[in-house]
Amino acid sequence: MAAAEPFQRVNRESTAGLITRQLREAIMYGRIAPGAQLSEAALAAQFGVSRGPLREATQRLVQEGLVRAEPNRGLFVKELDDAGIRDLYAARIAVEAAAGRMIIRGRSPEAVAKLRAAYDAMQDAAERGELAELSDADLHFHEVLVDSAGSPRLHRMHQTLMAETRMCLTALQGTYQDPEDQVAEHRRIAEAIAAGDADELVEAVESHMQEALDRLVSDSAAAEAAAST
Amino acid sequence: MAAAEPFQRVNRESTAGLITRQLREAIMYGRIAPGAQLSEAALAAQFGVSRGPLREATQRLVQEGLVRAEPNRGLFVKELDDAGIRDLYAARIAVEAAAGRMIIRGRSPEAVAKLRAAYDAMQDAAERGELAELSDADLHFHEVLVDSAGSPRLHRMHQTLMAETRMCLTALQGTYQDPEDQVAEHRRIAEAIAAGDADELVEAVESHMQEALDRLVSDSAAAEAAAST
DNA sequence: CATCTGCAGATTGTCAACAATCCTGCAAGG
DNA sequence: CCTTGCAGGATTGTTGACAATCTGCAGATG
Repeated sequence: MAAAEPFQRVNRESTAGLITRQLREAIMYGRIAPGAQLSEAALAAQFGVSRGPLREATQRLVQEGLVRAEPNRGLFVKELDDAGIRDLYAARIAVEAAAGRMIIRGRSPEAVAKLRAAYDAMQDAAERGELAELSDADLHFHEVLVDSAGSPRLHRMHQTLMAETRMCLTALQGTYQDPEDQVAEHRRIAEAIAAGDADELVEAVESHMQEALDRLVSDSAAAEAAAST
Repeated sequence: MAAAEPFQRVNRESTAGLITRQLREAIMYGRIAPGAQLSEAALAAQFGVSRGPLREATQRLVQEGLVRAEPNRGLFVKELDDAGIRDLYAARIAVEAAAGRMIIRGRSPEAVAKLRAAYDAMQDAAERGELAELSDADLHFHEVLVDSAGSPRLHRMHQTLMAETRMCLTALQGTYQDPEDQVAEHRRIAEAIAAGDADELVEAVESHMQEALDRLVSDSAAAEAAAST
């Protein structure tokens, strides 16, 4: 009957899904402080729903690792200590390097094109001095990287990691590196993929993460150096 | 006061947690067939709890990816098609190779010892011809591999993947390879880590997964060959 | 005879109330 | 002065019932 799908499929997202998204975003951008307690009753009232769906939403966040649940105590926004940040970036290396390898194996020209477009956007933001936009473009690059691999599982893993990364950046904002370097690091990743050089790719991803890590945990660099000796 | 923690911390698992574990195990070992519908009411009655906690448990499984939820329709045990199996093993390569690299970087002798013990157990089972035990030891080796990396995030990702792997093996049991080869592949992974050879490690993990993949999707090898031409 | 409409059945989604558990502060006893 | 016991308040954990939604079939209609 219908010519060519003039209507998009009605896809009402579940209440729990909506709440999950809103809560996740609030946590990601630091609107809810790390360590803060989440009261079920209060949140349910704010969202205008019962505790049932809200509970479902918070449980999802618990499993994503953004929220910690203490039995009979309450829910608390997870705080990232140095070890947590290190682990986060180690996991990102695992997922993003694997995604890059998959793209190389797939030899997809459009994936390469999308990656180049992503760092072009970064370059653009950098040249205009828009640091917030640059940060968004940065994260977007990594999303494109993993999405282009076409692996549902890697994608799902990465979503959680990106939420935590954003959380991390929000908490410790103010530690910027030279925008040009930032763009160059991403270009190196994209071009390694374009060239099909897996070893160079892994190297590029690892050094990129190390760079970010150095900025994020620099506060306690002294303490860590003491601990490692 | 206490000398050296003579008592382990009392940790009563939540009802939802218990149900989640039981359901996950039932799915993993095929006691609930892939594609089967999970009725909330029926399950709640079986477990002797209300629908609340049960719902919480199923939601966790949905997010782990073992169960698919169709809005207002019901819950269904996820079926793994060839693409899904391929993706599963690609994700395992990502996680396990990364875990191996982390162990190499950490230079932990006890990790190497545990890995050797794990494949010794496989060898033992293989020599006695205990195929079921060998299969368990196989999965155990991979758990040890990821656990030894000491990364909470990799560990969590891997748990889901292992559940799906078990599901996969249960569904397609009967496709065994030569036990000696099976042990040798794991030995190769462990020894690559012991030798600190990251490239050899990645190579070993990839070929191991490819081996498993070839057995699991061999049924439709013809169809796939036709599709790829 | 093919097609559409309306109803029954079953299932999930949501809610408000109840029960159990846990932390806090204070007072009594050694 | 320190430990122990106890109520108060608040929070989560759980329950059973109600409302909304979807599927499949019978019956009506051209």
